[in-house]
Amino acid sequence: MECPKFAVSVDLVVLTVRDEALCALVIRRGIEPHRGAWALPGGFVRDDEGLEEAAARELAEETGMRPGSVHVEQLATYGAPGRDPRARVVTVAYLALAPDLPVPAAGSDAADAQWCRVDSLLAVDGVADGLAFDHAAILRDGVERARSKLEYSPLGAAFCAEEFTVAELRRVYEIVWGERLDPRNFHRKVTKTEAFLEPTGSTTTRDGGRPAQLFRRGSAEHLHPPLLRRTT
Amino acid sequence: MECPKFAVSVDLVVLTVRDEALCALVIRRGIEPHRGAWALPGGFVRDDEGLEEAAARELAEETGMRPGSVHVEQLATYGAPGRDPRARVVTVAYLALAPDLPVPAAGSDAADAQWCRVDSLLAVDGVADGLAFDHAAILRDGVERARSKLEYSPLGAAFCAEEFTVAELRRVYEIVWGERLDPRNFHRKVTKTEAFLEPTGSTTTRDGGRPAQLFRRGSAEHLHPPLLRRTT
DNA sequence: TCAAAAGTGTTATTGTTACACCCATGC
DNA sequence: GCATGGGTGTAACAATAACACTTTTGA
Repeated sequence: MECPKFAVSVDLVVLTVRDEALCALVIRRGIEPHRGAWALPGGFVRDDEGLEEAAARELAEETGMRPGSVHVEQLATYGAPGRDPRARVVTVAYLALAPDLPVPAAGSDAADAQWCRVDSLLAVDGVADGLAFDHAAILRDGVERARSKLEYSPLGAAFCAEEFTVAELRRVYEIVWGERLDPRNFHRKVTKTEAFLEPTGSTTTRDGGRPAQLFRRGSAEHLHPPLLRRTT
Repeated sequence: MECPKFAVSVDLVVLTVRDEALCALVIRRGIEPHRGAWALPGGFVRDDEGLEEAAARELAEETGMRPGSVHVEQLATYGAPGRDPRARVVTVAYLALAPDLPVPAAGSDAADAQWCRVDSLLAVDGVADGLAFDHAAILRDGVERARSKLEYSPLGAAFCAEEFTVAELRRVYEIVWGERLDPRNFHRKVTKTEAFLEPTGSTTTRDGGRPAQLFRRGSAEHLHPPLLRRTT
């Protein structure tokens, strides 16, 4: 078959909420190009594996996360001719939403992996060098996708531990959207929406005050009606 | 750089509304594999061109459409190892929404291009052979994306001619969603939504009855609040 | 007892739905 | 005149927003 052949990689926008901020997983590059700069975790797709499979493998290899506890979906594909100075590389970006987990493994070509606030990573005149390649644009798209996802899907819960309170879920929304939400109305909305939350029956006082009910993610895939943010 | 190299193609889900049905552009394959079967228009990405650029080129080459009159956006990327029997091919699918135009050019490796109802193309036990490769899945995703787009964006107008009436726009919604809409409420909704429609000042009687105002697409990118369908 | 957070009630406002009704044209 | 679709009015209903208030814990 006569046609150009390109290297194909997957890159991961792994987001979590920690320290009252939306954070992305970034890796200090150990090799050229952009050696020493931060980059999104990722790697080349192998000959015999699918794209989703490659994304799951990279997530496990570079971050030690098990696919079970993390939501992963395809984000978009980036393939501008000059985006990698070495060669033509087309990268399929995946978006992962994870609870606030430690980052156990920093393996392979990643000298160092850590969570970093997305507002720092995307600051126009950031103190840091900025992200390698076109990863800033990919991260921006991933963050925007995550923001919309909270409106129309119950995936905010993907940022929470397995069992969580309504207040914890609300903090996720507030941090991801950068917008205050009324605790009372939010509570009503999410508890009344069919299959959004599944009560565990137990309670916790870890957030202080009166004991709060604990929930698990429900089976709903979509939110009807959606939970719209003000700012758009 | 040591890594596997893949062929990268773009495929196009080009949708339009005609004859009271949602239709997709399909091409009769002139070469193996799947010779004689219907397929989505597409082709390999060249060495020096971007993905979006390749999609625009294929759209022009295989259908004669000018990018100006058609909305094009990236849909998703498909790269399962066995999806093309010849070789590993990763394809970046694009979604195009077009008004009901004739299909002038059928060039290159396309023996024949034509509009075909998506309900026929996606029928579980279709009379036809079905679509080549994994194009049925791609088309399904494209149709679902188009359906959501109508809810949250003013892109329904991309299916209409440059100047159109509210009733024509409503028919687009009804056909794409497969759902009846109240003409009075629809009219109020779209005319009251800021920057959705831009009045031209002229009227037409081409739909019969009292003359209807003609509109152009407005500058809005999103719909607030959205125009939600019942069926989800 | 007090602070803090959970959770309920209530009202005003906004948006949607359903449908009665009038308007302006072609025939 | 009459059929056809365009477009407005309006009342019932649903969802949201704002906020007073009660509940249940830890300190």
